[in-house]
Amino acid sequence: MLDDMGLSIGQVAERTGLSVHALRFYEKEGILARQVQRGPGGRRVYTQQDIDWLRMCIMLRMSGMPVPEIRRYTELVRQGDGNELQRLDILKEHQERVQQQMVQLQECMDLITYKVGKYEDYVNSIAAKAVGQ
Amino acid sequence: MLDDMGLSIGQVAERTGLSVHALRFYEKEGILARQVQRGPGGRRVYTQQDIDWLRMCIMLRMSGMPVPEIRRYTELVRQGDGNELQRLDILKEHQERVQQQMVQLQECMDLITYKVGKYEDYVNSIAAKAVGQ
DNA sequence: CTACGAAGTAGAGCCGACTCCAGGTCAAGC
DNA sequence: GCTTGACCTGGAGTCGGCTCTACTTCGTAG
Repeated sequence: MLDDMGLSIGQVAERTGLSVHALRFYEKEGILARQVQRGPGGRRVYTQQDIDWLRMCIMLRMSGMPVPEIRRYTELVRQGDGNELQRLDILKEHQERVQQQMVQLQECMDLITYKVGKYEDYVNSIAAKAVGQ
Repeated sequence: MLDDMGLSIGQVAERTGLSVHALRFYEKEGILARQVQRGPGGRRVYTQQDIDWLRMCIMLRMSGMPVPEIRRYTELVRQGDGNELQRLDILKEHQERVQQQMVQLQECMDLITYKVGKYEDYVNSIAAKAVGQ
């Protein structure tokens, strides 16, 4: 184990649910807010902050934000103060998309639930007939 | 225009929002409940039923059901009566997944909304300072 | 009779997001 | 000193879901 706050890539993979492959991939794609530190032998050493950032990125990905847009956001954060409006824009736009996604998903859910109901009724009616015989 | 109930692939594309490419692809993948009829010159002729079925498939796709699973479901429907329990299983399983997806999406939404709120506060406080000067 | 547009087929290509591979370093344990 | 296991790099491969290409065939309009 690395000293105190430092985590290896394997440990981060465990804690975030990402694969080590994905972690290296994300780094190469520039979606880590701070340059990942390196320990002896060139090994990556992650801090808790890195994990927190990754967890947010995971949320963004899960909700469908494409990697390039996460990179744009990350770059703004890396640049530091002064571009908060731009960051806000990205987030709001994404929020909008997620909202739409949820509405769509709800529509799908309604249809599926309707169909499940119909099939359940049907299956039950068949079962009832079988008992009645 | 084809007679009465028959629609060309182009018309179906318009009405469903799928591309003609996608329509042919779906057919090749076996996710049309009934064999699409052919008109003169071997052209596809869709009925309202085909469109209704397609609309359901679109819902299933939108909610993340993979094409092979839609095919399985379609095959059951094509086989006709007697396999309703299997159809129900597929639908219920998918319903479960959609439910989880919605929960996840809501979690993402909460985080994003939280961040948007924080950035809005910050941006407003900066604006207020500027006015105050 | 020529051109156009919409259709047909088979099969190649593309994109995003990983995932895997080959080949190498290094530290620890036997 | 040899194996093992976790890590490193660059680059190739995969997978799903279309999308596009190339070329052909129709039917109608000019």
